[in-house]
Amino acid sequence: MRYNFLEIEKKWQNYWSKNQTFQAINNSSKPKYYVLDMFPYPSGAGLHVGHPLGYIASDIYARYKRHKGFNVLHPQGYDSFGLPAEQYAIQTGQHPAITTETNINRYREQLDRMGFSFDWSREVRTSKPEYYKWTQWIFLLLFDSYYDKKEDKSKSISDLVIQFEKDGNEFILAECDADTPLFTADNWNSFSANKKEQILLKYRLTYISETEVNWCEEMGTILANDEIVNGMSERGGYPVTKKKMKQWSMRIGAYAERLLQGLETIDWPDSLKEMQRNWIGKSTGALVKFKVKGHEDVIEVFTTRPDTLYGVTFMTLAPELDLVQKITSEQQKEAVNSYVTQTAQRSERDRMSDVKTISGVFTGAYAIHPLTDEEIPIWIGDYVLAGYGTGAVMAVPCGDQRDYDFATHFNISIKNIFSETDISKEAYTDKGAGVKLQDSDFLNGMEYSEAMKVVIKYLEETGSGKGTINYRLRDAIFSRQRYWGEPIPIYYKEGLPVPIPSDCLPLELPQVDNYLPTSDGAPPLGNANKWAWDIKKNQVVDNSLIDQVNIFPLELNTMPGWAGSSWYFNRYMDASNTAEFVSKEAVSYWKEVDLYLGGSEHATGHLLYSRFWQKFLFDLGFLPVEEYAKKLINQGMILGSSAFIYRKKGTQEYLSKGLIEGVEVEPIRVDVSLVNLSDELDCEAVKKWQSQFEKATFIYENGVYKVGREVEKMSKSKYNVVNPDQICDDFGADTLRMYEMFLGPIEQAKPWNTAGMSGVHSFLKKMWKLSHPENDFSLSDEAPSPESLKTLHQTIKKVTEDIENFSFNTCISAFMICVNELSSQKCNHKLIIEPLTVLLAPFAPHFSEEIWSLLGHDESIVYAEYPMYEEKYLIESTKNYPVSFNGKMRFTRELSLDLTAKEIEEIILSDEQTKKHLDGRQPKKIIVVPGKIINIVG
RNA sequence: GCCUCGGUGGCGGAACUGGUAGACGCGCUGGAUUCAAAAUCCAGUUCUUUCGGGAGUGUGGGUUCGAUUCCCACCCGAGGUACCA
Repeated sequence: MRYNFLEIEKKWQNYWSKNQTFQAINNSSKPKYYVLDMFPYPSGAGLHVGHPLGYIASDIYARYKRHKGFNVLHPQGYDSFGLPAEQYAIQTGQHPAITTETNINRYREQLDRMGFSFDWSREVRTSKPEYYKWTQWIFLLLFDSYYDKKEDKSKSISDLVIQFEKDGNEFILAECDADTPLFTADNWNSFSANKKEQILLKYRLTYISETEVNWCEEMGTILANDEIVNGMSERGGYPVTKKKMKQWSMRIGAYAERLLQGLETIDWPDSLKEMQRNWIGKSTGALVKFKVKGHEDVIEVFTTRPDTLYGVTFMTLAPELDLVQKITSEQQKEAVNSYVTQTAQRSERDRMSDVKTISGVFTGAYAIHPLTDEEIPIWIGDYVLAGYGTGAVMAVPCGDQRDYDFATHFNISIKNIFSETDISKEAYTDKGAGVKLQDSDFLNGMEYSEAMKVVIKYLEETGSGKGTINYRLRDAIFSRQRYWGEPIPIYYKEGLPVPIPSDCLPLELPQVDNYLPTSDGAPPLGNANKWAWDIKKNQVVDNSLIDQVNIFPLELNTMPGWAGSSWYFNRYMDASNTAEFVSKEAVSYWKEVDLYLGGSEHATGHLLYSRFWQKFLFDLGFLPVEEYAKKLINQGMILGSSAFIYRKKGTQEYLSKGLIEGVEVEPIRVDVSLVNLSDELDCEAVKKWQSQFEKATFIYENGVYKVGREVEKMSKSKYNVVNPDQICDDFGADTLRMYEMFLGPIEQAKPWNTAGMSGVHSFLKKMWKLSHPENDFSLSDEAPSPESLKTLHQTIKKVTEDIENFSFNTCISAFMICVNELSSQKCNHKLIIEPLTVLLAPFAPHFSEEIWSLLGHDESIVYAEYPMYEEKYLIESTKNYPVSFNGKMRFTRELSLDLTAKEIEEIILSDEQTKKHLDGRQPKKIIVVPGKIINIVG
């Protein structure tokens, strides 16, 4: 019998699905282990070979952990709300729910073919009402909470109201909008309900406000900061401009410090942690108040260098600030206004592309230096951003390069406060030790760190400033002007948002007959006829009934893509619970994800937002841990290898790759499926593939047409997509799984090359042959030879270590070496093959199941115990062991064969020469590597 | 510019604490088997050589008995970020 992978794989996939083999239980005497993949967005294009890379790795680990005796949770689901389904709906009128369903079915089919051990009974889909009910429920919790900075946690907004009633807000330390007014208890109690609600909105963790947003005209929606790349939309690449709009936001800034601190406690890649740190962007400094000459107003600036306060020679404000209008003098009015309009019109991209151009206008106003009382000219300039700090900077040209350039450009005076430095060409930005301050009154002679402390203390004492920490992280905009997302469970009464009662959830997406925004610019939900809330009946009713008494209009925006993905990992623990988002029992059993696998592109989006929600739900006591993923691994992308044919300029002649030198050709991509494993093109197929090639003439070399190759991102438009179904047909899922792992380290990006498949495929065939010596399954019951045992145990050791280190590529090398050795030893002993089958099961599960059942086992191999290695079989027969002590000693001696590491250690320590060298010192560690060198570490 | 990671044969990539660089696979070369092909198996494959050897892990230095590995400077590539005060 030959290795019939198609039959075997089908058989075991059916077996697993029929027996629900991988269903996890929510309690067990075994230790728990939770392996999670980032769930996919089911796109219409289906999967290509790059997608399952992470799923294969996590599946190997999950299966390995099951063998090791863990109760493993390994779920999968779909992030099924999103833009492409909606755009498809706009084009075709087909409801996104239908396309989504179709795509999911296709995904499921493809995933099933690869033999994943997912527990599908826990599947989640973010677009299902049973799921988004809880996304809405979390939204309402956020709406009903504020962040208490004293206790450093989120609490119910009703606690805040109690404090307002008692003491007003003057002494309350809570995260709120910058423009929140101060009031006393008496004030509060005299406020109207409407006014009270307006104030509370400034404290709620999700709130509505007029904000400057990233507006994308072409897409008709606003975008979050992490959805913008180079000033263009991440999806589609459309230009993005700034616009003021009323929007829902999440007060993620309240959690900035905890999000930063939490990174220390989790085992995530350093690069990813660093990205999050940069995104949060903590900087320590001071807020300094400057009075404006002849005005009541005070300008507050944030600076990280208060020590350079005496070097301030001017001040710059962001042009968008309201204050600019107030303080501008009559003479400068015109110039300022034209500058302000000009900057408002520039798109984000324009502004970024000419960073080097210095522009700005003098306002005619002067600020008073808080320490010297000198008059300082106030300028506006677009290098100052309204959204960071206070939107105003104190300019110290001698210590900051931008200030220096600005001052030089506009001929503003520069004062050097650093002794013994040369600032004739550029600013002195170093804050290292050695340079002392001068011309700085009481700071004279001090260095950076001392001056910082002294000046902050002085500012605080005189009331002209205070030490502060500032974060770059801005509140996350939460509304999207889209149809295919979670409805926000809010209705509007007297212009203010009111939550619908949480026991009325889910608030289901209404039917609309047009998925585009309405003619007056309202989001697509504005097209719904039945989208009003009846507070008496507590249900959705017809818009025509809106009376502003009992029936009110519902929110038209929907939630962004990251809403549903910010908590799904908790839902898997208890996916079918209809009473809670996850039960206390389930979450206290599974607690958190032990291993999370996904791409690093989510570093500043999903992976930050989800940590935020986790911390919030933890604060309210719904979850037992503050960080939801203990360990995270980023899998690298699999790149495509595009195929090129070369058209001779101006002709229909296409030259084979070897013939293009010296000829003027244009390379054109062809579909990689039209090229065989030796890079030879199927010319007839190309002619049929696209009409532009119908009349093509192909010029061969050595009788074939060879294509050129180039490594690029795998994508449909580059015709370099390789379909996993095709690979499963040709080589089998087990070969695909092993080959994807063999390609290289998981974290690394690496190019796909189908030709390499034959290597791992023939490994499986060889292994099959071992157990089928004369084409029939037959194993010897005799005791295996010492060589075979050594081979087996070497493999067990290497494979085990490599799995633990997620080094799956070297694991597969070990398997290959093992089978090559066993083949040359003609070993078909049951005592070797049986443990090897278990060892291989995580990688090639169908293959192993088949051998396992041929071995006469009734139960699935999933329950087989992972083999242990025996050290005594591992010592190589080697003559020479050079021994060194801390790199200072070296000699060679003979050792007899087949000793354990322990025995070798004893021999070395009893050796006269070793004793002499050690000279009474105790070695800390003796490292024995078979066939290699022995190190004695002192 | 800044931050992070990386640079090893024709290619993907090995080399654990410094200890025989190039494991394993692809490709290539030769051979066996076959009427032939597929499949399979065996041998070879860093470069160079006067067949003794010599050179070699981006470049140049350093530490060390010994460096792909550690230190310094530089070059190149990938990803992130960008007037962040």
